[in-house]
Amino acid sequence: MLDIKFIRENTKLVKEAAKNKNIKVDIGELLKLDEEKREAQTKIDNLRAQRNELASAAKGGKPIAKQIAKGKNLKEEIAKLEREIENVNVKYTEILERVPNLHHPDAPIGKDDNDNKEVEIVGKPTKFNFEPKNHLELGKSLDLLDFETAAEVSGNGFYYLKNELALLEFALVQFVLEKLVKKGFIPFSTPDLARGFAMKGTGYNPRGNEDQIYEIKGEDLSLIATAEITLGSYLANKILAKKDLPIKYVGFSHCFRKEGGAYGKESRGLYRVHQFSKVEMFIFSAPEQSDDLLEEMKEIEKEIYGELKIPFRVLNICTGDLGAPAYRKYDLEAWLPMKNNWGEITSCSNCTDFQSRRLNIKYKDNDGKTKLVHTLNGTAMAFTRVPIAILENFQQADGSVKIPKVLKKYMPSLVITPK
RNA sequence: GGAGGAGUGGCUGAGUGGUUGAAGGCGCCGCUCUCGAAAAGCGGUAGGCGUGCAAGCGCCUCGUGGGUUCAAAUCCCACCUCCUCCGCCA
Repeated sequence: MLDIKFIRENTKLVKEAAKNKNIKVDIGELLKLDEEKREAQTKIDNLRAQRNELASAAKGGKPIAKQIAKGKNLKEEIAKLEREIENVNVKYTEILERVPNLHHPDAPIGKDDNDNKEVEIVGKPTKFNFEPKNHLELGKSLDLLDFETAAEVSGNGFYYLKNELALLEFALVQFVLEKLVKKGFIPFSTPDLARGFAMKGTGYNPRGNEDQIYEIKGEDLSLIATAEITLGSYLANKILAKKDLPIKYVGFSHCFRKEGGAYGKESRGLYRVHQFSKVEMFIFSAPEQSDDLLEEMKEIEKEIYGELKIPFRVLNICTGDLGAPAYRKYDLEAWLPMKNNWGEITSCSNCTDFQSRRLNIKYKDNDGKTKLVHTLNGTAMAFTRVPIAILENFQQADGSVKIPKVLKKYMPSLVITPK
């Protein structure tokens, strides 16, 4: 959420950012409602001031009949105005919550993911001197994946990881947590469900248009789509000390997404599913630190996939593909032989104060004032996309799959062979 | 799930329906003292919104949301969370 005062004072900038982000929102209408709201609020405040004055005049003894009558009258007037302002408020909030964050000047202006800018390529697209299989075929021949049974038990979009692939998930968790803890991140295993305020505060509105979120019937709870929700909300309503910033968290959770209608060749198998495990980074920082920290996150991601020897490229995400909360974003895309193309494996964003405003996370600055922190989030590892990349890129002519050497201490064997 | 108790500022902790936005303590900031520090003393110290060049003024906030009242931290209702005991359980 943006600050209404900021929108008032920087209307042009906000309008332009929304346009660049390809998000339709009527800023003019918002400002009109804002004015109506303030006008009505001033009236109410004045009436309340009268009421307070009356109450303190009557203090100590019994109020006389005239005072009581006046008080009753004021009470009714206030109630009436409050009902009126409520209507305006609903419309106002609805628009305000749709106003997107600004974007970094270096985020390329563009319409959609076609306009994302390739920053660099690390490694080379894998070439095979045999006919490569996709991860579904490998999963079947090596007995690593079972979609059929999962479909019966849980439905379309679910899966069982079996044998070495089940072990691989935990090996990768260990590998990535160990690395991040060494870099000063505090490790978490978070709840997989969160309340409405946490969902909304981080920008995952359960009742939003692009409904991705599973809600628990009859409860103010949803299944989280990412640990960003639980990690970001961990410090909600807190005032942090400047000397403690940046605060770096890394959390493991399961992630749940409806992915309604997301079928097609490109999203087969493990690529797009309703549930997966993920290790997520989350940073709370002072405003002046967040630009550098995003670069740092991107470097950490590069280090992880570099060590796994998975070929990948880095994208600087364009304005139209940033989404509402992100000010700047980098994606890493791994080479996926199934797609014969790159496919997203990580994403890291600087959300500046867009999340912290709603989550109410502040810090006390050197000048004694409390200010909103900046928040950043980034995928350390998603345990669907990475197994795809490993299976498909590291398959051998004999049908076996080699496991990256850096996982040696976490895996019983560095090769998966047919049973 | 059942029975009791409790939620007050950065923390702790008082609070009789009416000078309580809130005592005291701790912490933090400033000053005095000191070569410096500690200790001690003095002073300051919640956030949000509106208005104003500013000083200021007004409104809101005592877990959350409603209600009663001329007036609510204080009374009533619902919900949330925590504590104790019982039950159940990995």
